[in-house]
Amino acid sequence: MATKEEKVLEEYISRNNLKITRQRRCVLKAFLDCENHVSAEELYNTVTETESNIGLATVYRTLALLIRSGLASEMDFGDGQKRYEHRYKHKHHDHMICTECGKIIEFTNPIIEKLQDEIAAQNGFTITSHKLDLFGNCSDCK
Amino acid sequence: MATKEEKVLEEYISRNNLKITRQRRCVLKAFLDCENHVSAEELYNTVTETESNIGLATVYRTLALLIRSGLASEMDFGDGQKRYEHRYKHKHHDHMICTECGKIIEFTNPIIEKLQDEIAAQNGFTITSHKLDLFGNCSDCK
DNA sequence: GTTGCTGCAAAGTGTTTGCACCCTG
DNA sequence: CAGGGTGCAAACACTTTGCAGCAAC
Repeated sequence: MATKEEKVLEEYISRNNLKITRQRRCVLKAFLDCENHVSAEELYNTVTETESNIGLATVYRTLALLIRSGLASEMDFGDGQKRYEHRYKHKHHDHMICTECGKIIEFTNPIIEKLQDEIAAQNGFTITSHKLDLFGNCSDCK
Repeated sequence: MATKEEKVLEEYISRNNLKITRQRRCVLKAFLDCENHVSAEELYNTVTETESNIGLATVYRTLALLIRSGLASEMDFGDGQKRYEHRYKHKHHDHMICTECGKIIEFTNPIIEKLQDEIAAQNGFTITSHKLDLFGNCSDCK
């Protein structure tokens, strides 16, 4: 059975004269199974659990494809590696990152978003995206 | 004449049994002269304009020292390199980053900060720092 | 069969580290 | 004159790329 995400990917692929491959299916599947905010390395480890001979380069290339097709977006929490987020099922949200245990709590606040728009407008600035990260300690790591 | 920042650094250095060197003075001076949000490479280029034989490693090591002494803080705007901000003279602020020309507009909004604290409290989260970046286009790059 | 895709290894990029010598305190 | 600091080059961690063979359409 094809998930909604598989269809999105397939459509993007056929629209751009690309090809659907076993590896791309695998990476997409693993990406969807993974918790949100995976790193390439983590995703690679997950993928190779079931398909041992997929290269790390393919994971990176497929992640780039997922980004282009709108299924994933790239995040950087400043820990030295990029992390990837599900974009199709999760809508936009901000993050609280526990610097002790790495836990990530997602949240959104419409008032903050509105204030951002106002501030931008006051400065003649047009927002295309934003990110709000709170760093600190979660309730388990006090 | 010693700037306030030089005094802060010297105090940190003597408090920790470290040493003041020509190179550290140079890097600090260049850092203060630079626009805010320099990268290590940019700072290195500025420094070597006047002191040609300073190593890039020294710039990195001195930046780490400036961070420890509270004069600088590390930023990451997702462009693949860390950037460094004046901390002693500038107080905390958020950023609007023009993805076209790279211009950075700084701002703060007390209501947003207050909302952040409330949201964190609701989740049992203790904030130690936060960052809010708005990406888009400035008025010159519409 | 053409053209894109893959795995591998090599190259790249930004940053850190090991080491012998140098300089500050 | 002891111990930290420096420049250099090598090492690092993460990511990207070149290439020859392979597979999808």
